[in-house]
Amino acid sequence: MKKITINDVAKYAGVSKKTISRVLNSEPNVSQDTKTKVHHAIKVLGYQPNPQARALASNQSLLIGLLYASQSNSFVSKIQVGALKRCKNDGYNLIIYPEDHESDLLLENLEKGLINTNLDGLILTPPFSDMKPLLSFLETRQIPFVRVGGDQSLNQHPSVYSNDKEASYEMCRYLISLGHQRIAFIMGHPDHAASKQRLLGYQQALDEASIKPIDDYIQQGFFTFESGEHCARKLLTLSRRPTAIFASNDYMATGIVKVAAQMNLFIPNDLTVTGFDNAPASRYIWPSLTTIKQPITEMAFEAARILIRIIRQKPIENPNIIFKDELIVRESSAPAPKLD
Amino acid sequence: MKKITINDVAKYAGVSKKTISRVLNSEPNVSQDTKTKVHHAIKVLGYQPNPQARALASNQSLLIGLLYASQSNSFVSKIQVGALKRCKNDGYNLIIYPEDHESDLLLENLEKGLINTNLDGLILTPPFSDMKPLLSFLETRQIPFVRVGGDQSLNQHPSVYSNDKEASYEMCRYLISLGHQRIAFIMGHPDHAASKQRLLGYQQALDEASIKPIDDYIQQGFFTFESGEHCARKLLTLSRRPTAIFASNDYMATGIVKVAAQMNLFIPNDLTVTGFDNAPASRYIWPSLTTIKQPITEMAFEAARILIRIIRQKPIENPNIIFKDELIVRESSAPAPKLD
DNA sequence: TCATAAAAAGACACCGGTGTCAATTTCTAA
DNA sequence: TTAGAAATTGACACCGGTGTCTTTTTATGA
Repeated sequence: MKKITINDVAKYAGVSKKTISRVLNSEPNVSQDTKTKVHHAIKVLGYQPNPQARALASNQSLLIGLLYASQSNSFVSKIQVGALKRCKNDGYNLIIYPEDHESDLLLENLEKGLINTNLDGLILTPPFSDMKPLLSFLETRQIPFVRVGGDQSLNQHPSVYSNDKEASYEMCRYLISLGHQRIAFIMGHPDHAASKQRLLGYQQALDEASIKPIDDYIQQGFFTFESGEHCARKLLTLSRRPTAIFASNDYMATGIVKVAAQMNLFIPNDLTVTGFDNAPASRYIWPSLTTIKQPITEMAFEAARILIRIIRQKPIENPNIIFKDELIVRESSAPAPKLD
Repeated sequence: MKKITINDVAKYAGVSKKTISRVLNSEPNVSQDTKTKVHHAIKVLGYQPNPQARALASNQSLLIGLLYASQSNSFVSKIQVGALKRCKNDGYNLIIYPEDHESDLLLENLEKGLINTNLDGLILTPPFSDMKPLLSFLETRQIPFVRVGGDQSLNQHPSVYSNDKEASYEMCRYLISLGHQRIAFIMGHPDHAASKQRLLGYQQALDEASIKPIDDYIQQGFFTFESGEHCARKLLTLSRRPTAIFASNDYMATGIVKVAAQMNLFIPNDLTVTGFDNAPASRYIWPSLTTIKQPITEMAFEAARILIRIIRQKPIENPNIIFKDELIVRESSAPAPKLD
């Protein structure tokens, strides 16, 4: 299965390669007749011009740089900094593909983008890390890739994880150690594999502490602020109100904080609220959130390292690396209030 | 001033180009003697291998893709989505350069990165948009670039702005319309040109409303949460306490919200707080922040459009486009309380 | 109908490196 | 001293396109 080149197209269409080039670049002086022939040949053979050859011949890279301050602390920025640090070291550059993960055209877009860039490899972040159709697409295309985060059961592919379940477990242990018994949990978006892991950690901790699970204490959220608000309203109007709510991410936790304030519940004295992810907002809101910090930059760095080894066909010692999350205690958690 | 190629180096060193290639890729079977000669020649001539030629010959792009969910609403993500939307359309790809803007090695890093990528152009975001040494570096290197945001007095270079001064002015008009007379202002980081513009808008609005400026009401912040806290403490302990505080960005505004809560001041009834930037946190905190939204994605899109025209040497109609910011009123602002 | 111009298509070198294989030089051992 | 092996170096094709110039075909007008 060799790559189709301009020569193949020329041969198929029965014209010179320069004519193909003319059609490709919509230069003048090509008859409608030949244009049609060429387009047909391109379609039949599935020809995609090689961007590197083009760059060399035309003295244009077709690359535009985007310079921005690395100090930003958003997820996107962190993962880029980490991955790039390693790539630079090995002479690689990072091309970005922000894509709508809910779009039906995803695979199609990607196909266009990846192929006409001649990528050496790809780093996947959630929720792309868990999209099986995408993974098999990359496999058949033989594009090397590494997953960051996501579903650990997909570990037949090289992946870098942080241990969501364990971190969630630890958070709950911490809450229990503060004396909480009525601990509610807000689940994350079902598309993200992490959601399930975080739930499992919660359940295990409660189970080990012999706290009977209560169905009403587990609510389905979607990682958004609004879903956090919604679940919080449900939880805080229960007759047997929880004394602590652990949300699967910080955005939802901030939603709880808002609802609590509206209900005149004082955090952390009346209610403990904790989140996950150490989002920027978790530091900025008041009270600041107790949360879990994932080593995002480090994970991306490691992912890039593995990917480069795969590209170079060097052996990789351990294709599934698990990083440890960290519990960050801030103002939103306190010992459980005495219940009547 | 032609580009130095491998042939030049070969000629200078008096060996074949294949030998240069051997040294470059540290292949075996090169005598120490020739190695030295070649390294010397490379140094003298300032030779940098052409990545596109290399890619074509070795069938490797040296490019790694990073796939991530475009839904993220951080600044970094927004600007990337906007720029890329345009670039894709014209067959360009986006390579990212997250750099530490406070590093002394910035220019050096950039030189390495940009040259060995053969970039066609560069998009600058704040605070890089305002770094004169960087701008002149790019000019002498003849790398086309477009500035996004930043100092409008640097408009001899193609730039895309949003009107910080006007937006700031509008925010203050809004506060005045709510009956506020004691309006304090927290300045942004002095490295960012926007900081000055935002201050000017504040001053103009107060001036037009014949509100006497008070020195103590203007504090120097640094765009960080902590600096917001610090300034808020100063402002809220003044004997003649302001009834509204306008912070130059949302992070500082969230700092104010925290301090206010600690001082048992109820927002917005006792104190109006407003920010700037429409950062994610501005929606998530309680009360949510009245702020200014900049059309970041649109600006980046336009910047890419201009850049591509420059690269293609097409005329650009207007090399300095100004976008309009938008006032977003949320929960943190209310009519001024009656003063005794 | 034919000279001439305009349009269309092709030939071929070239972009700047790498891969293959042959040629040359150096080293080793008889 | 010299054959033979090993190390070093070079010649040249090639990667897959584009640019320049030439040739061929088609259209135009006298």
